[in-house]
Amino acid sequence: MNEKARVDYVEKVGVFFEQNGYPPVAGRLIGYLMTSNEKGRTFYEIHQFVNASKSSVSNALNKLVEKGLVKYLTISGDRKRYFFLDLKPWIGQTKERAEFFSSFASLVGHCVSIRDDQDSEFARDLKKLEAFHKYLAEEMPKIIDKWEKMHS
Amino acid sequence: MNEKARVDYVEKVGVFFEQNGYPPVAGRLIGYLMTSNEKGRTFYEIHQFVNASKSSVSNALNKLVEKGLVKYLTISGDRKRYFFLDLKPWIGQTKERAEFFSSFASLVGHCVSIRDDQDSEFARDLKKLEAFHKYLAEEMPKIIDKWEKMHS
DNA sequence: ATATTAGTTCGTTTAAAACCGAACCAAATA
DNA sequence: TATTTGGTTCGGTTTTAAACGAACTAATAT
Repeated sequence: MNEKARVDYVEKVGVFFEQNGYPPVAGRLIGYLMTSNEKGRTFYEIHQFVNASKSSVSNALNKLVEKGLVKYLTISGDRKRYFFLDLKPWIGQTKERAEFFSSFASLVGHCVSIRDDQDSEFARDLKKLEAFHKYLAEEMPKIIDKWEKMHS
Repeated sequence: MNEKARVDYVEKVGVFFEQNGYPPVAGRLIGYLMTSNEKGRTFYEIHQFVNASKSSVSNALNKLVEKGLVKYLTISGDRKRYFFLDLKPWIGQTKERAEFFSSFASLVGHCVSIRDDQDSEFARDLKKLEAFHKYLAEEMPKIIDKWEKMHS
């Protein structure tokens, strides 16, 4: 992999994750680890590459470790930790995100329940919206399960 | 609907939307309109209820109108606009959000393509991740279409 | 013409997120 | 014991988002 390609790519990943609610350095950090391998990168390498302060790297890294997206391996007699992405949880994470649909469904359902009108067009649309999200909350895990079965 | 229930509910919606990336007043505004009907609420009513400045309301409201989530009707000989939620786009919006999967898939695909190793475990995991998101990008619209067919 | 009213625009304040550097800790080394 | 190294913690600064208020526009009403 040529270095220019890596730098460009990491920046791309940074933007993508930034748009999806991650802080910029976390996004770049992920990008950098994506272009690396399972042997991992040291704190210093990351710090240098993403060009951020040690504290920023430390914080971003720890948050990602907490979330389970980043893991590290150690080598006895070597103080360094070798950080790498754990790609497995990404799939489960998506399944969890499907619970958004179910909580939105109950939010809408709650709304319907406190309304006086149950038969106005608006109330009907609310019920439909609730039903739609309930449906998604059911279907999403199903298709994910289906995929998991196909790839195991 | 009793007023306490409405106030509480609006706050709940506010929190939900805030957690999903909306500014607080926008969330409350949505909540207020959810507890209203298709006849709409005036700017002044919204302004009073969400207890925010006119400018905040104006900005939040206009953004939601741009996104198509809020519409308004007018009455000739009446300067006021009557704002209400349009619940129809919510469904389509979800379909659009499914495109997240496809763009993430290509981001990962791009990563695979610039890597030197194509057969390491990590590279294989990347490919799997890409495949998974491609799969979702295909399946999501399908299940949404299925629902749309069932409810039309 | 004057006054209201519905809503917008603009410049400022407030508050929160992101980041930084310096001081620090703890393990390993010399 | 003194030094280096890998990483954390803390306080402060910068940046960005959110909200505000006051001044403004444009339409209606008096």
